[in-house]
Parts: sequence; C-alpha cells; structure tokens
Amino acid sequence: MIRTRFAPSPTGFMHIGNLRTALYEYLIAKSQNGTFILRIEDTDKERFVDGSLDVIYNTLKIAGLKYDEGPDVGGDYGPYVQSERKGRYLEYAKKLVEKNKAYYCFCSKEELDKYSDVGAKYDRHCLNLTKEEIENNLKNNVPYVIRQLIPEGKTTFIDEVYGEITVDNDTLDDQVLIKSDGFPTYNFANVIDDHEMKITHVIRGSEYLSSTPKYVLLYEAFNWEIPSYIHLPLILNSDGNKLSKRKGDASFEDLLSLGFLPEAIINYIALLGWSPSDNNEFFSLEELVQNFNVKGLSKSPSIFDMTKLTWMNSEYIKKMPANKFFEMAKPYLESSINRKDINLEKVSEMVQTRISFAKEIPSLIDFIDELPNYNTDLYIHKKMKTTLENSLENLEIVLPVLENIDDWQEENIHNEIFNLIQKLNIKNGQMLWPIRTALSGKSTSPCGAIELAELLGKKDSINRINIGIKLLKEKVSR
RNA sequence: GGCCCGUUGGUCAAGCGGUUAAGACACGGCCCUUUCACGGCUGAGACAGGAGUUCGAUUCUCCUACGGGUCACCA
Repeated sequence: MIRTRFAPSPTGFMHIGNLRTALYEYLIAKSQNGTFILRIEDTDKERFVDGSLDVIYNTLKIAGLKYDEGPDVGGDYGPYVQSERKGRYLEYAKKLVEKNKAYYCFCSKEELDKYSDVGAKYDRHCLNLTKEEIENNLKNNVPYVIRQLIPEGKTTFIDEVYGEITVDNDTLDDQVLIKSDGFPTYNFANVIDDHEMKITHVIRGSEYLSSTPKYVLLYEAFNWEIPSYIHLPLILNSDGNKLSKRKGDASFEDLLSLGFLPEAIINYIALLGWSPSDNNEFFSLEELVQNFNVKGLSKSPSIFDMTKLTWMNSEYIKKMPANKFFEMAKPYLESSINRKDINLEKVSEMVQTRISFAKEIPSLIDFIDELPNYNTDLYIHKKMKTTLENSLENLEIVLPVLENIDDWQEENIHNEIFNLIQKLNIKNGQMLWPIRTALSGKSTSPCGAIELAELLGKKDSINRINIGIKLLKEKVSR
C-alpha cells in the first residue's frame, strides 16, 4: 500500500512548484489506491508566518487534493504537525548516539563561523570529546547540538526518475540532527516522520537530490527500510530562475484572483514535468489519477509559461456551461455595468468565447455604460471599404430607419438594416462597420453591430449614432 | 570551487538503435465572417559540440561547453 505525503512549511503562500509537488504526491498515491498525507513541517519557529496554515489548507481544498490523513482530518499516525512531535526526535537522536552514528557537539555558532568557508565541513572537533567531558557539559547545561556521524565509503541510492546515484561520503558534512533549541532539523525530522508514518514514496523537488545520501545514511544507521525516492524537476520562470514571489512570479492565489480556474491551473501544471502516454492535453483531476504514471516524469526543468496557461484556461472557459460561466462572470459584469437596462446574461454569453480569464471581462465591456472618446479614424476600415465620407453618409441614412423601428428586437433591427443595405446595393460591412463603431467607440467589441444595438437599446443606440454623425461631420467638413 | 543533475524548435514536450524527428502553445498565411473572437486549413521552426561503440546513433559510452541544484543549528 502506497503512502505519500505533502510536507510543506507554514512560511508563506503557496508556490506553483509546491502545488505541483503536492499534486504529484497525490496522483502517485491515488493512481495506486494509496494514501495521501498532509504533514506540517514547522520546526523553524522563526520563519513561521501567521495565516500560512490556512493558505495550505485552502489551496489543497481548492485544488481538490484531498488528503486522507492530516492535522485537521486526523489519522492513525498523528500528530501531523512536527512541533507537536518534538519530544520524539531527541530520543531517536540519542539512540543514534548510542549506536555511534551520531555525537554531541558543543561548538558555539560563533566558533563555527570563524572558519566556515563555502564547502568547508565541520572539523569534528567534538567527536574527540571524552565521555566525561560530554557528561560534564550536559550536566552544566552547555548548549549542544547532535550531529550525524557520516561513515567512510560511498552511498548509493536509486531515484525513480534520475536512476542510480552514487556519492562519495567524504563530500558529506556531519549535519546537525538536533538544534540547540531542541528542535530537530528538517532533514532529521523528515526521516523520522516518514518512517513513523510509514511513507513508502518520498516525492519532492530535485533540490533535495544532493541531500538524499544523508537521508539514506540515516535510514541505514537506524536499520530502517529506505523508501522509494522520486525527485521532481524544478519549475522555472521565463528567465530560467526558480519561481519566486519577489521576482513577480504568479502564485496560485495570484492566478485565482485573476480569475483562472483551479482545474485549468492543475491541468496545466500537471503537464509541467510529466507527459501522458498519449497526446491528450486535457485532464480533469480524476483523469490525471487514472493516467498518471511515474514513467512520464521528466528529468529536466521546465519553464512556467503563462501564455500556455492562459490558453488552457480559455479552453476551460469555453467548455463551461453558459449558466456556470455566468455565475463566475457575474461579479465582474456587475462591477463594470451600472446600467439597469442591460441584460447581463446576454453580455456573459458574448464574452465567454472572447476572454482567457475572468479579469479580462471589464476591459471588453467598458463601453457599455458610457461611450468612450474615440478617434474618427476608427471608421476607416480597408477591408470593409469604409471611409469617413461613406461612414457619415450611411449613418445618416440608417438613422431614420432605426428611429422607425418600434419593436427593438434583434430580428427586426436585422431585417431593416439588411433591407436598406440591399436597397443601397452596398457591401454589408459598409453599413455595419460604421454602426458598430458608433455604438461601441472601439475597434473591437464582443459582438457585431446588430447585437450591440439590441443590447444598448433604441434610445442609446440612436444617441450614439448621432454622436458618430456629429464627430464625422466635424472631421469631414474640415 | 567540490559534489550531484540536466541539455530535442521561442515555450511545454513525444521519442527509449533504423521515424519524412509526433503533438500542443506562441508566431505567419489562408478560409469562414457583421468588427473582435471562436472554428477550420496551412506554413516556418529543434536533437548543444566533439570523439567513440555500431552496418546504423536524437537514442548507448566518454570528453567539452552551457544551464541548474546543493554544500546552514532554513525548510
């Protein structure tokens, strides 16, 4: 039975990279009917950020990554918050000391700083302490840490993505296991908890690849079974650097607030570093569970491409049922349209195929409440064969026709205008382009002239055409 | 700097000794059309470099270059 875990630290918001790691941990477990666990790694009291626990819970909830065990849902291997497990780690460390796989170190931080260059290893000063010295120090409450004693030789492990990796142990430092504040270091707590929680597959970012030998040595020191390792390639931003909030890279929350759909985000990031066996690109979470396979994981880092995410989100939007889309679009529609005579559902329909994410809505429909100031050059359109002169002419001709329509319905407006076009024997565009321009004041609009006229209503439409005529007259007469 | 990992079009990527080296995004063109979008068709664009192994290397090995990760009482 597979057991995987997501083990974030409550130090801020959720990176896209973290989310993807959680996603893969979830998928690997669920694709084999396994158990997915959430564990909070809060051994660094100083970096704790208020509210970040909620961010973790919320993100997983919104993303649909339901965990079977965790701080807020319980489970047989709790507690699932490391700070609540504090007592256990020291006992384990002492066991290692007894076995001669670890040792007390009383060197102060200042002492160590003196000769710490990049790549310098701890000189094992305290390894030579006599039993009496150690006991004396402990009795006198001299602050201490417990360090792992790295044996000689080489360490080999197998990563399911990267294959067999071997390192020389003398490149490894005697890392601290228990800090002087009594808390375990991340590396130590991780091993202990993974073992106690019976984690079978350790899945994490490839930045941990080079510390994995130390983990392996720890498991060996305890004589515990070593879990499977699956290291994931990094996600980089378009500059080729690690994703970071400071550099302006979007977090999951940022994307949500832009109106991206969680399903689309999940779908997109699932494809960063993993590819299915067929060419399909669209996967619901459930489909990901069914199709996920470790074999599809890649080794090389991938760049987070906002453009493709945007495309994928627009595809999801297009596939939404109209009523569901309306529900999502409503707040945006309501905030940018104050007129009460506008049919918001109709606007919603128009907008659905034209946006990539919800926050794009306002800029598409901002002309509805108020006709923007526009340049008469908008009337000139080569393909439509429109000029300032014939635009003016056609607007003047169509105005009385529109004024005569009593039942302001799309069908009627359509008929009247097309009759006129036929009578005048002109191209459709020569009439429709000027009307659309006069009604919207923009080079693009979410629909054509006739739909626009119906939407805005008779009074406003005629008013806007009059404004158009006036603007054109001023321009042409000059 | 030491150690570890990586390198297929601008981006995501398939490929796992013999292929015209898929597909997607983005980009160009055409069609559809009442603007824009949608949709359809189409085009351009890649195996980092060099040695081996082999009848044959994108695929295997080594070297070089470049990129990344890591070397904390952070996670």
